[in-house]
Amino acid sequence: MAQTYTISELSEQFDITARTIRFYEDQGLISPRREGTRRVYEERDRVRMKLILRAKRLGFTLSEIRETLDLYDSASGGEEAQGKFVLEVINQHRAILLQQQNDILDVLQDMKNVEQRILNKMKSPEQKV
Amino acid sequence: MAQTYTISELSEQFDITARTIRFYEDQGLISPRREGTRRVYEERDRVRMKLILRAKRLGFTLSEIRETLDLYDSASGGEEAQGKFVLEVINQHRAILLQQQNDILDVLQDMKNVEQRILNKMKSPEQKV
DNA sequence: CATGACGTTTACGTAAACGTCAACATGCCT
DNA sequence: AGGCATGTTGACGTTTACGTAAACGTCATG
Repeated sequence: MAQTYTISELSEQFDITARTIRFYEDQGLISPRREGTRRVYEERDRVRMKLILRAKRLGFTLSEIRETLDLYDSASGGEEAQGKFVLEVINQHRAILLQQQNDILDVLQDMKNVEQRILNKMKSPEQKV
Repeated sequence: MAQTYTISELSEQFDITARTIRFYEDQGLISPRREGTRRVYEERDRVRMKLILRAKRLGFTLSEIRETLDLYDSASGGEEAQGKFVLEVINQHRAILLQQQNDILDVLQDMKNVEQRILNKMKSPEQKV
């Protein structure tokens, strides 16, 4: 066990280019082990990539993602004093996500309306209202 | 009635700069009436701005937003033949939004976990596992 | 051993989404 | 008439998130 992956395996899995993965490393988002100069990705790296791409799909910038992952890691670690601060940040992020949930529901509803207008028009095309 | 707004009123309402609004106009996202050289925004422009910003919060690019708004408008208009096409596009967009809904739920769950770890650590700080 | 396939760094290019002047017009207040 | 707020159009600058090439190392395989 102890599955590992090459950069091209990982890029294939997530359907991104190797360039992108290296770029994320430059930006401090992931830091895979090295075997000589080659990058070796382990399961935890893969999980991290999944988190990164998820956050990206939600519109967060790479630096926001990096900061957040670092912060959550530090909370997982031992930075005792920062506990309250991390909780605050989490709540800020939660607010953004809830806002997005609402936005999505609104847009879905708009789409339903447009869809209905189209379907109606296809049934009875001569309606000029 | 027939409320109208200046560019600065609108920028204030939506908490964006006038520059941004003019830029959106350059990109064909809104086209307010002119009174002389001054831009005059009416209610429908305001609604459109709201749609634009909502889509932006969901991570869509300006050109995607422009295309989509144009498309929905055309469906509202009379481009009969494109009906089926518009319905397809709507379904593609819907798939993206549903993906985002899942992403949000996943992230919210992750945040809950981190939160719990912090709270536990604050209760009993000496646990080294 | 040479020839891919795969990996590496370095560097420059680019599209998107504005910010930031500059330089000017226009309305209205005193 | 003077002055100030508010508006306008360029034009150039900036950041983000990579793409794209150049130039080279390394390993397996015919």
